[in-house]
Amino acid sequence: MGTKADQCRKQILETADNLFYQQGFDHTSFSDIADAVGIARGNFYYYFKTKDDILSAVISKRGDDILQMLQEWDESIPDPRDRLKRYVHILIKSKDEIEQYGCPMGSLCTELAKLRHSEQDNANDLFEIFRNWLVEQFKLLNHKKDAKQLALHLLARGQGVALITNAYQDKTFLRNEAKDLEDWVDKL
Amino acid sequence: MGTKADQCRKQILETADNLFYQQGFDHTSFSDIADAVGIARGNFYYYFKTKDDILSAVISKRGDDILQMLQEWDESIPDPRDRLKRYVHILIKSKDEIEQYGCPMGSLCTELAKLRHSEQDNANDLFEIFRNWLVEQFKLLNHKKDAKQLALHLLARGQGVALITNAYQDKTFLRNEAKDLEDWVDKL
DNA sequence: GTCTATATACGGATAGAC
DNA sequence: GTCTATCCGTATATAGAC
Repeated sequence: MGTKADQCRKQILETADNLFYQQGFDHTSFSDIADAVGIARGNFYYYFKTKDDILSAVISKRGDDILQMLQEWDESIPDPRDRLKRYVHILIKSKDEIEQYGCPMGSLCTELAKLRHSEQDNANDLFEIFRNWLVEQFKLLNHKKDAKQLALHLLARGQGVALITNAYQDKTFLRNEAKDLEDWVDKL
Repeated sequence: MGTKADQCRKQILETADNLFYQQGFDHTSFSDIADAVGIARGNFYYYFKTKDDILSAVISKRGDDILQMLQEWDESIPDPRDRLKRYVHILIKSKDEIEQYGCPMGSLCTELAKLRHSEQDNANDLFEIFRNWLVEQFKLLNHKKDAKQLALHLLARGQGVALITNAYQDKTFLRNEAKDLEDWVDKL
């Protein structure tokens, strides 16, 4: 799959992914993507028939990226507690992007909910990927019964921090909360 | 100020406020608002010159509404701890709207950040109103030094719960987290 | 103050030459 | 596969009759 067309398609996806994150889905036009990639608007439809097709592909790509990341964590981090800490550490690692654009998953789900978009459920499945993985880690830490609840709690905490950090454009709060969450994981 | 024009202006604001909440600012057109109010598109510009003017007015209105609500709480609830619980109780009281549309403040700030809209700072000031009030309550509970941090924490928790509830379209999590937050307030 | 008609721009989508 | 040209719908915004 290393043909020129596949490369171009991949580049469109990558660019659309970034622009949807930075500008929002609805606010990003074909022109924006085409200009950023460096192709003509018309040529666009050779790769994607509709705008919703691009969104669908971007969401799939994000899902693949997340799954791959979690698999790498599973392989390289043996202790489930350390895995949870690695998850919390996303906040620190992505602090600059979060400050500017918030969480890619959270902001997309929020937007698609308002648009009542047909891809809303698929976007929410990105949350599900994380949640299912978190549930596994909590179960390994002998939290069989409240694993689901704990996973949602951790998801929500991260979303809250990302949203406030984005709104206030200030990273100090993010650092404090990341530390709080690490302590929370330690005390489990 | 009970003239017919003032009434109409007020009705436009109310309608725009709701539609911006339910559909998002960018996705809501003049036609949407005009149709909902029952006036012609053209007549719209008699009241507001640009779409940004409406947004600005809606944000101001929301600020006034919040201030009035907090003042009522101050007058009717003597204990700062009870006031904090009343704040947490917003989640329960607004659970249906949150499930469908998320938090009005949070989702607006998220959208305006992506649009890089000039009203972004004014929207964030709505958060500030709540935060300043929360800071006061924490100080009254002898949390002088970490009042600001605690206020941001509570804000973020609420935002996280609202976002996840909206994404999952499920209120069970909201109920659990609201209870957790009440306990958290109790333990301060 | 309220309406209709319209100017203007932009976005998604298509047709067809090369 | 890539381009230019273009259709069509919709959005903001304006002009002007009533």
